[in-house]
Amino acid sequence: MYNFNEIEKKWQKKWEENKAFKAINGSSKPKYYYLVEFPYPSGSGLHVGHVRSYAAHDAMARKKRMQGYNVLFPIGWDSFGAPAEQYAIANNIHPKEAVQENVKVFKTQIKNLGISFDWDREFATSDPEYYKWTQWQFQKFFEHGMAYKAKTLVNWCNNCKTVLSNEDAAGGVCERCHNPVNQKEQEQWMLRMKDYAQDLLDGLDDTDYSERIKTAQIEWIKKSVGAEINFQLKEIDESLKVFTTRPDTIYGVTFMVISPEHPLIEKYKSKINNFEELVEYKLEAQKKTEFERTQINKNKTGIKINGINAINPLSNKEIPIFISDYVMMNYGTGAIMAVPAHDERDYEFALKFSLPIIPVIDGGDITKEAYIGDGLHINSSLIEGLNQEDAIKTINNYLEENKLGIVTVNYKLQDWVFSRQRFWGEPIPLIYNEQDGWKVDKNLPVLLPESINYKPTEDGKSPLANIKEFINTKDENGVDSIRETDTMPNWAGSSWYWLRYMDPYNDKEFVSREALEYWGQVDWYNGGMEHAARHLLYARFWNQFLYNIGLVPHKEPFKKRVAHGMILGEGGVKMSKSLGNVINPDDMVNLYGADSLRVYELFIGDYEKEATWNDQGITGANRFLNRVYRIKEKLVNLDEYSSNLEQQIHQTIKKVTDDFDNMKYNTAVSALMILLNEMEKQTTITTKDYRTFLLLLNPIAPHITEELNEICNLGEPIYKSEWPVYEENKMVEDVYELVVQVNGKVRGKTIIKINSSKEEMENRAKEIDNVKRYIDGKKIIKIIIIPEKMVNIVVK
RNA sequence: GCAGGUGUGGCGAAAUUGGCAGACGCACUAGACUUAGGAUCUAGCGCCUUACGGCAUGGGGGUUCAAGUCCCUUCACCUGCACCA
Repeated sequence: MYNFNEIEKKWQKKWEENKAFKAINGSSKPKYYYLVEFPYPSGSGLHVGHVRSYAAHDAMARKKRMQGYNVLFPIGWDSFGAPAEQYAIANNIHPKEAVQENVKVFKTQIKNLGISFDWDREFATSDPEYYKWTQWQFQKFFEHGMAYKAKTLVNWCNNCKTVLSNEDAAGGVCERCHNPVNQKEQEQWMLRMKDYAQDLLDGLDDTDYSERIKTAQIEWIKKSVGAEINFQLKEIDESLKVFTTRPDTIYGVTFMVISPEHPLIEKYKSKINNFEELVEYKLEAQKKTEFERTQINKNKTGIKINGINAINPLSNKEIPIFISDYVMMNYGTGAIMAVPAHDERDYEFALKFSLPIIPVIDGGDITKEAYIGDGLHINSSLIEGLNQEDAIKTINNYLEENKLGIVTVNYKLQDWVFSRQRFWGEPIPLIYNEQDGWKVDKNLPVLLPESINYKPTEDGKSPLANIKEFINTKDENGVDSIRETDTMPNWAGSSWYWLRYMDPYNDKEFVSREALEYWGQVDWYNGGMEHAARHLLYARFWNQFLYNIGLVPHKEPFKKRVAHGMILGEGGVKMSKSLGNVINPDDMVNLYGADSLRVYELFIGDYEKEATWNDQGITGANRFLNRVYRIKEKLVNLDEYSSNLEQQIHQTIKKVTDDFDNMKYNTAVSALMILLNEMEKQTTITTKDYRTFLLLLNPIAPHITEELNEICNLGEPIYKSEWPVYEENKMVEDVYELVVQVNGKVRGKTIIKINSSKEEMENRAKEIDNVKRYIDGKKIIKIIIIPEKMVNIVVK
């Protein structure tokens, strides 16, 4: 077995000393920017899943460099946020030290894999030199009116003692600790992401993201086209605004439902006879977790508001108003017109409270269920007899002409809750005084205090709120002011990091214009599916904002985005400490070498699909590399391809080149195995055969290939060499195997010259003994001839 | 429920887009070399059949000279979203 340990260390050192993978700003070569998601330096170290995506991009990056590109392939650390903080709390050290410790481990692990990152551009989001610019960009949001403080109902994790964004509380559980999330009213800094909903949808057309990623984004933004309709309140000079996608069902409205938090209740407290009851219901609803509110949705609850009624603007009928937790304050207007005959939820509610159900669309049986299909309208004077499409148009026109409502769109996407009550994040760089209100602190960075109690507090405030030296400050005019004590979410640092890689040590600007112009967009971004709806949305939003205020030259940050499939533990389940099925990449590197691990993880299957780890699989990869090593015994010094191999070598160059560009690493490896099998059948192989083989294998197994190239004196180090090219005319043989079928079944094969005429093909086919057996004495109905492929004789 | 995806040997998977199903690898079987082998090499390896041959890409149907690939239908699983008005 070859000594991979020694070889790998040797080449890693050599690449580093020679800065073999340094990207050059402003180089005249064509540029290419590969990005992999930078890791959270958590305490558990690198995962074999990281290895898969790093190795995949590394293979493309190495190939691209050999093809003459100036490749930017950077790495850094997403070091703010919960993972580092929790590790710090568990080990009773400062998060800053925890980050340093963990980065050291990650860095060693990644270096041991021989990934061709440009280490000269490394940074961590918790470096003050970096977060200074994160804070600076936040101030741009603030200065452009895109950041505001508001008291809203937010997701609250009682375990982490912090607010969570909708994205972090997906499914009603906390992203970090998986405990159920409650609702809580709190003052928060928000970013106006909802304003960008349409741009975020439209921008997808200018990107090449895989379908499932686009779908995830579209689902999250979730646009609905409909109308806002005003329902006049009876004997009150105010109307209740609802959003609906089905204005055509308005004649079927028999009641209205508003969210328990709807401001109307407080506003008309004096007119409501059962105000206390409503408040009680609201408090009960808030105590429920999101999980309880959504999962146990069969059983509708609610309370009628006594004292306020609404008037249907079309039928002028008086209708009751209810509060219920099935209507959310943060979607639409927080109020709905209920049409029980044609909406499942309203139907259930109507049954529970014995409310009338009036069908307005023909079809279905409303004694059994709400009918949600299309049909002609009934009981609907203005739109009687119309189908859905026409009815919506007619009603919308009527509403707009009579100023009863407007046609509008609504998005599920909300503004981004940007405050966290945690220590380990970028301090929000704003100060407050009576005179000016909130304003930016011009003195950046606003540093986190060095030594404090950073554990979360019980009162829902950031730990920073306890530090007088931090809170009390003066503004630029010397006026006493106080600091904001909330910090940013850990998505902040990752919302612009790809820009900083272009110009990582700039202390004058967040990134220079020249660097932005030179590197442009990220050409290809790889990451996990878990970030398809969150990180990717935040990052695109952030970039679009920077674009709109003229700070970056491209509206969309990433041209192409692909998501890797997860690597599962044996048995096809997620790797986890509790199951004890975690594979540590270090162990694999020690046992089989980095090259074997890389070959195995890329050979395991489709890059975008999940794959199950198999211990025996990696031994196969290792066996392959050992054979590559051993075959050098057959070398003869000759600078041309062996005649027996030439054609196949050209085919393999094409196959491997194409496959790398399409992320089909498994078939690329397979093609190289096939070529190796062929080389092993020869008594000798030439130095040119071997060098080409090593060049092709290098992007996947960089160490062993460099070593063999050197010890066999085949030429320049591979990292300085050019990618091999194939010649089209040398890929084809002058003969091929003709397949002969009778009635669609293969009955014989024969070797025949290429460019044989159809007559020759047919004649040769009929000469085959086994074919004769099937056609003799039968009537030939038809003969199908596919040139260079096959003959099919149809007989009866 | 909605959206996206996937179903091919004992296992991971290929299949130039309608043209030899199972490349390549793992596991397995037999043999060789060995004091030894979790090393290496040779051969075999979808299922049924002694064989000729037949049957096979989740199931059923269709189009076609020809279907894993196209159409209809049905089942199963995975992922995301989900009281979104």
